[in-house]
Amino acid sequence: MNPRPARSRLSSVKQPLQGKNQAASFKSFRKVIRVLECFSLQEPRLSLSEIARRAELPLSTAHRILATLREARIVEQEGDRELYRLGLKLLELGSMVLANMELHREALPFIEELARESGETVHLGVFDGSEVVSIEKMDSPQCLASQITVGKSAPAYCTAVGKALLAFQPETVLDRICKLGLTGYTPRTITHAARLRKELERIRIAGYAVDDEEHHPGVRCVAAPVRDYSGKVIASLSISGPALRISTEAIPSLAQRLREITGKLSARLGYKGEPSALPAKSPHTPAAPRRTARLRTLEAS
Amino acid sequence: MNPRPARSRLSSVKQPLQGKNQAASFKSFRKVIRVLECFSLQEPRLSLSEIARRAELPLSTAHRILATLREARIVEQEGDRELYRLGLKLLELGSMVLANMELHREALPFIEELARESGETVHLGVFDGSEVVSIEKMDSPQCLASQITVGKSAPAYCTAVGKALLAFQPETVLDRICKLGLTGYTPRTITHAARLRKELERIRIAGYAVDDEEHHPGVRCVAAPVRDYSGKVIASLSISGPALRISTEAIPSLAQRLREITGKLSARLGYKGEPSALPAKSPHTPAAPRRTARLRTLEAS
DNA sequence: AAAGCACTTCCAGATTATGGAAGTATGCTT
DNA sequence: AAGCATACTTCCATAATCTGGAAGTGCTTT
Repeated sequence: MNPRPARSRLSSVKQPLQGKNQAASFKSFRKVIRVLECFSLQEPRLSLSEIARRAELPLSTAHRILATLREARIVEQEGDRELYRLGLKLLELGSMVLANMELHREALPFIEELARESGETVHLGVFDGSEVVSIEKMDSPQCLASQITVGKSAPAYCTAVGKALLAFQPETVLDRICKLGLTGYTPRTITHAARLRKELERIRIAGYAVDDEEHHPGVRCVAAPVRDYSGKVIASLSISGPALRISTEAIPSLAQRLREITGKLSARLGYKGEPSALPAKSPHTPAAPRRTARLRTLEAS
Repeated sequence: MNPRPARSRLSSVKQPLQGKNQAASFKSFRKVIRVLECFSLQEPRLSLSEIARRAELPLSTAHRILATLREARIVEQEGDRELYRLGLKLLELGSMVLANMELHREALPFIEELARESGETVHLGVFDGSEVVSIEKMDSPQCLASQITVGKSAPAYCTAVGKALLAFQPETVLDRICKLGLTGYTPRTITHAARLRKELERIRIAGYAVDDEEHHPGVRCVAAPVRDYSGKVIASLSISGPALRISTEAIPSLAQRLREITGKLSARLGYKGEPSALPAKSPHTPAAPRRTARLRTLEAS
């Protein structure tokens, strides 16, 4: 009747942080997520039965979830018996994420500058724990900030944006990614943990990362890290284009230009000093509250 | 023991459509929505207690919901005891909405053209049933498609984008909006249903809508409707700027230019004929499946 | 006209969510 | 430095919600 008399004591055995343990219940919500994850760029419109099949839910359950989501405008349905698609409510929520991102606001002019002068595509990416998420993309010629790939994520270990971020993550993060396995997307993808570590070391020294057809055949990218007021690498900026246009010889000068720009951007985000400490081995960042206070001061000025 | 022996019969008393009646259960999910709706452009970062207070949920419930949302990356939390903010997952989902919108893709070049030649801000809006949602915004000078207001919604009855859409909605929609009440944002806002109806009639005849400081003081906008292959008005395009720059005399020529552009855009969306039938009084659109088939054909070509 | 298909609704049962209260961590005040 | 205040986190018995098989509805095909 009392299986765990000292549960509370047990948790104070202190695993320093280790994430909000024990998978925060709310099981019904997980089904909702499964439903939302059925939708993709390739298949934006799905029928009820498709969704039920993909999410591995009984038809009636899927139907109930979709009805609720539709009520909240999170999914939409043309007619009464048509296909479902993601709704405008998500656009509203999603663009709030961007609008409130200081990084995004500050980076836009720099992205534009790079896109114009390089004539290639420029990406701004952040690291979400295991993948890179592109939060802005701009193509040069038309200056049409086509939103097509914003929000899309890609593996960190085989893209320039990703490697520039990964090189400055704590060791634990790298371990986790290696453990998940390094899939080979092209013949040049780095698929050995040891080689990846060496590559990241090289990136830390050089201050920029190169993706030499490691993710998409025929596409080369160069990227450099962006730092915030505390010196932490929070994003990276890349130039990418066809290997035919971005020759191996051109890379050093592109990298140089990228480093100039990311330097300016980092400065605008409050970065003053030197590269600062390399990432701590332990995942918890000490003295976090102090930082918040500092950020507020910066914002107020 | 059998309180409703003929419930199924009851629903066939046929209210033509009237929406998937009886609020699709899943009550726990509604709490999730309440939590998400606490976040706004003005207050993007909230503490647990703030959220609990705003969503009117007990602390422990709010905490559980946030833990689940964080697990799904729908909200994020800097440190372990810091403020919550909306997460990258929402960006991913939100940008999928845009990427899959044929309208958005086709409209971008026209928006850019308008922004450049007018030197003012251009908006593309759609109607979500009661409000207009801006799905693209572009400012002219910097050509920085700043995402700040994309996804944001505004009232339909006092903006140019909104009125251009409202003028072509079924009567029932207009009734609903009038019943909700026409709030006055500025001294010029149209707050009487009768006057609004007259204005919409004028818009249908002229083919464009004007917002003469009706939503924001000192801001004038002109908008024209965009039609799809079936002739249905699905969006509207507007130019807006300070009343000082957009004089009353300039409006006819701006409107003319807008109508040219929306004409071209509508054509790209498959619109061939004349303004087509005015919206039917009844909300159900006949022969919907036929349309889907036609759309598929268009996409294949 | 009958069968097939896809979606919708129902309902008793069982899992899940609930929230008050107790526990813990952090910061502030005396 | 101790004590108090604040804010977050966890627990658990109970109540309520969610579940999913099955039956119902409506449209299309044979």
